[in-house]
Amino acid sequence: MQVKCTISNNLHIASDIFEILIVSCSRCSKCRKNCTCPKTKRQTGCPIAFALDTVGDKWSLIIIRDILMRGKETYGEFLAAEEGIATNILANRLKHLQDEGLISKTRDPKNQRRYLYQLTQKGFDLAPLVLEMVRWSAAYDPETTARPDIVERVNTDREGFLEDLRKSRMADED
Amino acid sequence: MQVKCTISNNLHIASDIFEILIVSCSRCSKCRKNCTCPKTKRQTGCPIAFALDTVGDKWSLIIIRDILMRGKETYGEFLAAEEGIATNILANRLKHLQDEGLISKTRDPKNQRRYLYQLTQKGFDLAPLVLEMVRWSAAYDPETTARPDIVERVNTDREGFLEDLRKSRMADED
DNA sequence: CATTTCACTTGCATAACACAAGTGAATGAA
DNA sequence: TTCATTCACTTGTGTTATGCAAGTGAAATG
Repeated sequence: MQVKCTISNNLHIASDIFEILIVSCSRCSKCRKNCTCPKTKRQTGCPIAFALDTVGDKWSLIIIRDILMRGKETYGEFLAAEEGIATNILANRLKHLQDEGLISKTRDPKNQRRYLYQLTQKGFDLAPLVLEMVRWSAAYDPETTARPDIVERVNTDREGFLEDLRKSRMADED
Repeated sequence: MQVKCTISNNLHIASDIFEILIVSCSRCSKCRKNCTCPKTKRQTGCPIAFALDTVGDKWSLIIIRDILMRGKETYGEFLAAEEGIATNILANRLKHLQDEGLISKTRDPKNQRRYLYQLTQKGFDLAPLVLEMVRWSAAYDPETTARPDIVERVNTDREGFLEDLRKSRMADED
């Protein structure tokens, strides 16, 4: 089975075992230029697969963590993350998160060469997922640096903590 | 900075920007043979990074979903997942999940050539994370096939639903 | 007006994943 | 008791995603 890339018009082979979605980007170098990654979606309708296809790569949730939990909002701040994301991957992932509607990108009114990346409602709604990660890792990682007071708050007053996060981090969308 | 692989004794270059953990497996083909993936861990202590390094690849949570939500427990059943996991990746991921202590592997008493893969407590404790994925995807994926009654139950009686899951899916560990 | 900052892009290398084919032990039917 | 089939994998090879270093152009700063 062959699928035509909507940008290059090149034909690509697609497996018929599981469907491959070509979203104006694909496998050839010509397409890759405009690619916003990931190139393939499983499209089974399964909610777990959907979430994994949207933010299940190695970096998307790290970026969302930086916005949500650490108040970061610029390219340079994300790049400085201790995990060491590569600059090309960061650019690609920011584009992807924008395409998925999880973050917004606006010029910083105070500095015209700087952009501000902020969570949309859809992006912020991943917060409960992030908090469950914190809870699980705090329980099972002996080397965890998760702050005990935060973990305690997550365990005892999740809704309140979420509300505090919402107030401080969510972009004004209107 | 160089790190010695504990299997091959080969030296590998490790970035000093972010630490790379070599766990009896690494970058050379000699090591790869014994590799259980992933080869690199970020080791920053961050709970989000820890969870991503443990189950943040493309397939681990799909397997856990199959055990947790669909009652699967054999290699063949996982292989038949509609998402179409490749057999080598499945074998690799099962080994990895075992190494991480998320699943157990036992011979099927009824069929000596069959193995049963079941969740440990640590693996089952990812259920809240999985349920948050269901909730988020059900809200944002227009094509979702998530059952409305399940989503409703997750939203209104999460603890009860988790308890039901626990009863039906968790391996007897003692 | 030269220098620095900032948000990227480009080219090339490596790691993760995909696909097809094959293997050996356990089982079941002839 | 042989032989085909099932089952859980392994192996080889190609493709996709990620990593790394270097470079670019526009906006700010001295």
